[in-house]
Amino acid sequence: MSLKHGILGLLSLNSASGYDLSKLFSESLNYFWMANQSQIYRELDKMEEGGWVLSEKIEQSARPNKRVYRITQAGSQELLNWLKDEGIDQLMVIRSPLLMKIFFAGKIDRADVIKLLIAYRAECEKQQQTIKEEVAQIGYFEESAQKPAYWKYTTNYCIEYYNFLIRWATDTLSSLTNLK
Amino acid sequence: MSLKHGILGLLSLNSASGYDLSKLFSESLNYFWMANQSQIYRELDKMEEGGWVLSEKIEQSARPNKRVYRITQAGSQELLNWLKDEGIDQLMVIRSPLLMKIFFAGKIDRADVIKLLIAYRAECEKQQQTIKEEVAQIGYFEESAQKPAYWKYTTNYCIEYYNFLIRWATDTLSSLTNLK
DNA sequence: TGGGTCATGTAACCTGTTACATGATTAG
DNA sequence: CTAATCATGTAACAGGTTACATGACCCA
Repeated sequence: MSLKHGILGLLSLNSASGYDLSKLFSESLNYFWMANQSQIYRELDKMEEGGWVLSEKIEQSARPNKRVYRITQAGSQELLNWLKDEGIDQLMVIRSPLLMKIFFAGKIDRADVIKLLIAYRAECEKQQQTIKEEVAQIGYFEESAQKPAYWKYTTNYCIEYYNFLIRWATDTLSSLTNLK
Repeated sequence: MSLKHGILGLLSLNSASGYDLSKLFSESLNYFWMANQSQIYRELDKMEEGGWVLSEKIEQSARPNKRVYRITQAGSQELLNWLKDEGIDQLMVIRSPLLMKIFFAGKIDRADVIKLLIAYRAECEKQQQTIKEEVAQIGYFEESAQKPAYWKYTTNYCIEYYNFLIRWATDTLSSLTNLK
């Protein structure tokens, strides 16, 4: 249930339309949570049914009319409950399409596996570079006991995660190319 | 589409029932792909419609009757196509419930965040330990240019991945506890 | 003898993906 | 002038999760 709560989190900062939320996602949470637009609209509908958000229709002339959502009291409470929830099972899910391929890679030529890993590593480097640049743009910040910079911990995670992936790909490639 | 292909991969080694496949999953692919039983049954149905597998009903007395699936020619071909497919976008998906919480953690007490991270790290250590033990049981193996031990690369990945998570959690905890 | 677990699966629901629709504005 | 992109969204389908069903056998 992280997408709903991500949306609640964003709405707790500012009211927004589905379109806005989708943009906000790409600019922030997208590093660690890829959501697509249509999903956001559906979640908003459900959240409104559930009373976590309220919407107001805004008529526009130059652009299509929009529906702006704001968080309710119940929604804020739900956000807090979720944040404070101590269950960790939902946090341990792992699912890697890459490893699924590698596991069965014995069925294809080693050269093809090597090509795949090289392409994968290059893409990781590219993604990592993008994050680094965007973090640099946000630039200087100071944290304190009153306001730790949590977003910074998430970008650190992503950068280190890509380092791990790049390292693993490199090690695996060198094993594969050294095999006798 | 990794689950279907994981099932195909397993069936390319041996015919099996949905129940068997679910067991096989937990013993191997589960490290990096959590699948649940009911999903496997549904995928098998669809794969049979699509002609990737064929099933045969086996009558049993002591146990419920079962349906044993085997891979078809078309299924084997599909497995190879998927393995050789050079697209990497599907491999780059990232989605972390943990980071979703951390991103919005400013809304709750720092002490609660610290508790969460400690529990998370402990669980990572536990999972990692389990994998290490299971790998040790599989034990000695030798690889060669003819048969690289791809499964070994996947378990290495998981072990290193947990190392990364543990390191990140530790670093984040020390930042959080040192804040003035 | 009552509660687990083995061995099979089905049903309902929730979440994620892909494709499409529409009218304005901007860039080449 | 045409194609892309902005700013809104809807619809259909695929994949993942949770809960339940059934009859045998095994353990305390």
